[in-house]
Amino acid sequence: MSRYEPGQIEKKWQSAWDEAGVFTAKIDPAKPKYYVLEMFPYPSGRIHMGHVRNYTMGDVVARYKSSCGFSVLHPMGWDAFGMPAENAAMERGGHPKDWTYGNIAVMKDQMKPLGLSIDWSREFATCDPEYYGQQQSMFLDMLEAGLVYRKAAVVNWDPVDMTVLANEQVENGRGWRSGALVERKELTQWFFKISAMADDLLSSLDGLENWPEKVRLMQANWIGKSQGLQFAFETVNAPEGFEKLEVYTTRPDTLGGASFAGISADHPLAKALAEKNEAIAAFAAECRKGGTTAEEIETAEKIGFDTGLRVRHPLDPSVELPVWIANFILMDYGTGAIFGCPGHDQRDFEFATKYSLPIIPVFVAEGGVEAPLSEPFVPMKSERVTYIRNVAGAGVKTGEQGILDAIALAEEKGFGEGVTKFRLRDWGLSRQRYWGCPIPVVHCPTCGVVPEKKENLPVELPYDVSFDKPGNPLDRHPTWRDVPCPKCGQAAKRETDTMDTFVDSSWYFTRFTAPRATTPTVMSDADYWMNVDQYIGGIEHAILHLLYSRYFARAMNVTGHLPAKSREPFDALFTQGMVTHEIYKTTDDKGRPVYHLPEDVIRQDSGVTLADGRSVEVIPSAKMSKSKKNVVDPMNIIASYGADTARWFVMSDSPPERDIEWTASGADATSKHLTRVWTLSDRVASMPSDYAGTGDLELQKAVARAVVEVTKSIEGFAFNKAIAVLYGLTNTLAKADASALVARDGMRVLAQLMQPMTPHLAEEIWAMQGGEGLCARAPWPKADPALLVDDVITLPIQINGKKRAEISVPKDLASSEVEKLALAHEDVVKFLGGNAVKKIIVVPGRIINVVA
RNA sequence: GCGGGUGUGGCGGAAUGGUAGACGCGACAGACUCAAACUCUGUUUCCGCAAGGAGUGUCGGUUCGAGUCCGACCAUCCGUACCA
Repeated sequence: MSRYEPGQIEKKWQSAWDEAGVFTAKIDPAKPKYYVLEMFPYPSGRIHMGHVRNYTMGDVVARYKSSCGFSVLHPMGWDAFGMPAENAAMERGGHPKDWTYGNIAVMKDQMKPLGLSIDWSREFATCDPEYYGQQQSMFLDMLEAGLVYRKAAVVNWDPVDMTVLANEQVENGRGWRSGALVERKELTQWFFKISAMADDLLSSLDGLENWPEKVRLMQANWIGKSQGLQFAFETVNAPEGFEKLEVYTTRPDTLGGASFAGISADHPLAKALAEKNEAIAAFAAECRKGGTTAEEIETAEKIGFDTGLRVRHPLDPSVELPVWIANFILMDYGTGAIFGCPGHDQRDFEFATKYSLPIIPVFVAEGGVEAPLSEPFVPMKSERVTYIRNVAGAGVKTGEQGILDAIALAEEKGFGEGVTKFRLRDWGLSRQRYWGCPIPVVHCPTCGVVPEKKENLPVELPYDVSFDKPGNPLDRHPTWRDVPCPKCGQAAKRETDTMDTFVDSSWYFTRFTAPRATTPTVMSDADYWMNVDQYIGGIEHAILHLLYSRYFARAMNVTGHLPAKSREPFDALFTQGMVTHEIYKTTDDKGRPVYHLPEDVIRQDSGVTLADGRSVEVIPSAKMSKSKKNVVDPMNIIASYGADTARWFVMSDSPPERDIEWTASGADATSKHLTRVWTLSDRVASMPSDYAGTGDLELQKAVARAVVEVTKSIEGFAFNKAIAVLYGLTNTLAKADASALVARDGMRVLAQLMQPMTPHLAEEIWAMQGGEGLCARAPWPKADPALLVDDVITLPIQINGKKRAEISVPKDLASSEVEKLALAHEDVVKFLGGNAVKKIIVVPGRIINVVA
């Protein structure tokens, strides 16, 4: 008597797939192609359940599409540059390169047993010189195309990681990795001109119909388009060179209610004043210091400083407004200067109240009358209001119209113009770090910034570096740093900054189409494989990675590395949920929290304890994280149950976009089910071939229905529903009294339908039931339409909307006949209790509703 | 604040405006067993002995019919934030 032994069969079939080269992606002009990609992992050293879920989803899609006759590209690589490698080197010694490649080897070993249908021949790591050399080549192309530039900028400086961070990498004023409070520092940096494409990146979101609405919305908010008026105040007593003060507003219709002008502490005018006035300098310093945590910003008081300067109101030069420096005005949005209209802006209202500035209403609720305001009146722009002090005509109109009128007036009078502004700013890519892609330029005292020659690429990272001092080891590596100028040949210095790792991940998906090419991409390969038909990854990348990738695809099109159709590189996006687990906590004798692994706690009715009986606090589920120890190691699951169980479990029960709670009992139950399937297959295989059962047609119909439903569910990313159908089909097969041939056919279909989820078990069953070749290569089953229709259907009968009975009728029976049968039904007669029937609704094939 | 999502049994969750709770977990009962585990069979929304009644966060509306559509509210989660 044999048994289901995943440990043996999984190895066996993985070798069989490898030998047959089933997953090697090949350009086949005769087939439609399908490119499925899961966001590639950072090689942290161990895979976790989230990886298993992510890659299994992609694998289900890849295997399904392959069965459907597509030429599938399903590659894998490593997002291998980044700070953890350097941090590890600093903390524990060793070299980032060794650490990274070591981790890659370990993680690959952990992924292999999952039986993923990945074309490993295309694998690369972003820290491979062959990869980042091509990235440098593209950087030079982008430089030439004017898509990259240098400028001095105030940057977010992470004092712990000793590097610059992008705005997006600052969370609540703290570095997203180090958690350190971010400082402001002025440095000359490289920037990608992403803001030049802001409008395109925004409007193209509309075309991404197979992206989650949520992601498109988050990107739209991030790009932050606004339309408004930019105009100049004439200053009265300002220093030389500041005769005008440019301000930007999205509410020019409230200009009539202006009671002050405000500038940022970083505004050039504020800086000029600070040079001569110590009080202003001190105030500006105070503003810059301001708190950076979420709480501090929320509760931060609005503070201001009256500069004593005044500006003339553009509509009435006799009116002069005071100029204040205020802590809530940002230098890098708009012009760094505003006018304040306290009547219709919460922030300006608070400020005006604090400093006793006039509060002048511009409009009132439609039909209302002017009255003193105790709070600002801020209706929706689409709402109609009565203008009482409008710059462009009084009367009732929407805010939107008022704004348009005000812009028109400003343009007519020549003091301002309508402009569109974006919140999105250029992408600073310089990092003062070693473990990243070197920026391939040389600084020459004579020629300035000189691009490295392409034939000298890659500019490879030197291996002989040390991390015993803070800062960038490239800065203190003379033989690497000191080079002749590529242009004039005299002594020069390499750029020692490396690129933000988001650059690496912004084009890796194009590189998979020709991973060994000596150019960044090969047009013919890119043209065949691009775009990514289905991209799968975490919602945490909704803004940064996806926006940068969209930008890069455009830039690669401009520089001739991608076809125009790939300007939007991801046709469909799916964001999967996390795998979560409860957290088990105790405290040590000093009151500090101590966390425990799930396998170290014992669950009893009385509560949760450790082995020694100490009771454990249970904290509700959260994303699995090493520091909280609420992790389940996939390797343990695979070792004890096999990969198919792990794969089936992470796909079952919950919709894939939702978080799932890992439960040991769930994994156990999954394993039992797969054993049942195996045992069933064993039983069917050993049936005498001439056995004739009585339930053949019934079983064939059930199989046909399952084919339709599983297909539909996989197409719709409803893997949990596909699995529910497969449970049902297994139960039906187990109970059916069918002929040996029909039962074996049914088992083979079950194997094929399970193949995307549990590929090893599927091959085993396929082989047991005499399937030809590999299950992975068998074409996806099709349902015979004749088996999908029933001659007799069961219809529920409702009386006043409540179900009271059901009847079986021939499929094509006329509605009038159905009505008669329904009204004659004994339960219907009973419930009607002699009441007259007012109306009867027959929805063919669905339901009958009797209204009494 | 603003934007978005989600609320269905003990639990995860199903349900083109048409039989609410598919499927799974757990629980309970039975069979097998000397016994236990495994396995198999059955029951399992709630109240009720039953007939029957109630029921998808709350309140209202549209409809022959609402978990599903509309309005208001409550709860909860996520994103985002001094953006002029």
